[in-house]
Amino acid sequence: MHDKICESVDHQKRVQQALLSMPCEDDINLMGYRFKALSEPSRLKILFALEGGELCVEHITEAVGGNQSAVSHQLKTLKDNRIIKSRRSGKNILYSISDNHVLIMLKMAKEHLNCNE
Amino acid sequence: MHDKICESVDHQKRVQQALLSMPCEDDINLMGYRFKALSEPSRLKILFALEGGELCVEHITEAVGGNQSAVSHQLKTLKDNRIIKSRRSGKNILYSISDNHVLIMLKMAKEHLNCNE
DNA sequence: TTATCATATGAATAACCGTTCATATAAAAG
DNA sequence: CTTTTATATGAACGGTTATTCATATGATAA
Repeated sequence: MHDKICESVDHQKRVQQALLSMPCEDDINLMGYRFKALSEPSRLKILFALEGGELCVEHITEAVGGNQSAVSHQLKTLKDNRIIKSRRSGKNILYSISDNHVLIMLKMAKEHLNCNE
Repeated sequence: MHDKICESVDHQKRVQQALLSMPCEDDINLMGYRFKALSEPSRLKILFALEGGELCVEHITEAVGGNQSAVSHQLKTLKDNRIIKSRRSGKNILYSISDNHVLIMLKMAKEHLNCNE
């Protein structure tokens, strides 16, 4: 009996299981891009600003600080990753959080801060 | 009446609201680091491997491919960000997902893939 | 149409980060 | 103790990315 690295219960079976339930490469990459979009403080600030409802670019810029061009680039990243959506209203483009999944993730992230488990 | 950029409802009030409910700088940065930890495909693979339960480093390495050193570095990043935890069992260190917040985030990320909202 | 206002985009630089290779630690077995 | 096995760490290279500046687009008002 020498082929076991781990003495604990059937880990080899779990490796098989892990391999079977592993999402495909493309899905993993897509999730990675989306988490990356959420990982930049400047973009997180935008999302927390949008938690209260839709805002136009100029007001987002006021709320998060920084300049308009930077905010616009960040908005594009968030939108490309379906984290926010936009609609036109007169001269302005109003941005808002895309869906509930995003809101829940933000909530989990905040709760996780004070979690001592 | 020239001081309104946005014709839509009380956006200026929302800017104030956004500023008030904005998490502090440190918390934003911490959340950023944690999302960044979740953003790398190699680390996401590890987490999906661990969704089925705890695994030792060697088995994680088998499940995700790559070499032991890279996996060890990734595990450190995940652990530093409280996304996973570890315990010793004989010769091995067994890693597992830290808490429910992480599991829910992974679930949201997967659901978000097939979300056409 | 022309001018103006709001937003978007391209290129470039600077900072950051994942992987690799080589090596270190630390527990367990002999 | 010494050796072996499992895991961790440090340094360095290569690739990625956020911001800035300048400019473009595109809707609206005149």
